[in-house]
Amino acid sequence: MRLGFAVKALGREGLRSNDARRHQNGPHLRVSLSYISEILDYLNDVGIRMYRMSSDIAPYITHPDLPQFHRQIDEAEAELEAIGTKARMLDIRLSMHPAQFIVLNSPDPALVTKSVADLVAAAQILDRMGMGPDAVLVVHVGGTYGDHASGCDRWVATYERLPDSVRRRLVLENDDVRYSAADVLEIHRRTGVRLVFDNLHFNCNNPERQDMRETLAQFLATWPEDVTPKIHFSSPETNFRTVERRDRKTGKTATTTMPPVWIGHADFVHPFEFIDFVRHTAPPNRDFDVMLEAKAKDVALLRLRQDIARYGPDIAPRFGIAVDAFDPADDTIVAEIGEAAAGE
DNA sequence: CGATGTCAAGGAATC
DNA sequence: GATTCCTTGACATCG
Repeated sequence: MRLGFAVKALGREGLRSNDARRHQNGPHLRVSLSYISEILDYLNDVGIRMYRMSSDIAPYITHPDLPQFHRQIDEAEAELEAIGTKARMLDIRLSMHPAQFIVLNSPDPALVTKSVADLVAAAQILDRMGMGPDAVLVVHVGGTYGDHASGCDRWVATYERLPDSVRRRLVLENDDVRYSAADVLEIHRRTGVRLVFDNLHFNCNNPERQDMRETLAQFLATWPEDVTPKIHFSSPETNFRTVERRDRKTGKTATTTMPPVWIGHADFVHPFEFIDFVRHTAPPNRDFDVMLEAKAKDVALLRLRQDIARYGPDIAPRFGIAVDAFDPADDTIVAEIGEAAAGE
């Protein structure tokens, strides 16, 4: 089982995730791919075998007013093939998670058309890289527009019209406020789309009171036997927040402690929560990969790996982590980050 | 150089 | 119908 992280690598200085220049300055997919190539080298150096690419690596690739950008996938054909070969050589699983603007269940047909065009481009990038079926495009169902059920219906209707290139890559994730695990399971039954389980979203949004272990098993079962499923895992942010608030009776303002915002992602993954999840919620007989969604990104992954070695020696083998990998003196990565921050 | 404004894009709550 | 938040970083411009 692999541990992965999303987009921005923090553990080594100078790594960028995409060419984010404004259109006036001619950003290009080829530049983004050169950045990813450097990230892959870093991932290999630290033994990370799963990575979510930025969804913005091909700048303005479908922008209606900037047609000069629309040819970049063709222009980067050789670079795409090379980066795909490199990822496979290093055994790094890749994925993408298109932004919130991709809405397949919108009541606005024009927006659906634009969204599909973006997904076609993303699928084409992975295809040109030559990636296998485990390189997926993760999306959410979309908006509710006041009516949940019709929102699901529209998603299914759009799915049925998707080109095969997108259908082969598209997977659906339960979200934190709108479409629950039960909702996406129902969409799976109607479409066959593979599902990505998100533990934090499940805990935030489970009005059907489904059992987590059963739900996870159902999600994993949506993947074919020969493709390793993936899930998202994160811990809730527990930042201590205070706000200025006016007292209704006295009219005076005072500093008030606020409850945590549970849908936020914590900087790191809580080790005991993760280990408990793998021990007691995950099926022992079906492996899956874990995309960590922590603000500290790869640094959180490296920290979790140490924590698994130290506190979860029984589950460590499932992740290929040597039990003796834990070294109490080895806080190198975190220390480097601290020094970099202090030096600036 | 540091501070501030801006970026293609949606959804939803609030007023 | 318009405004603001969500959330996100980093580019780009300004002083």
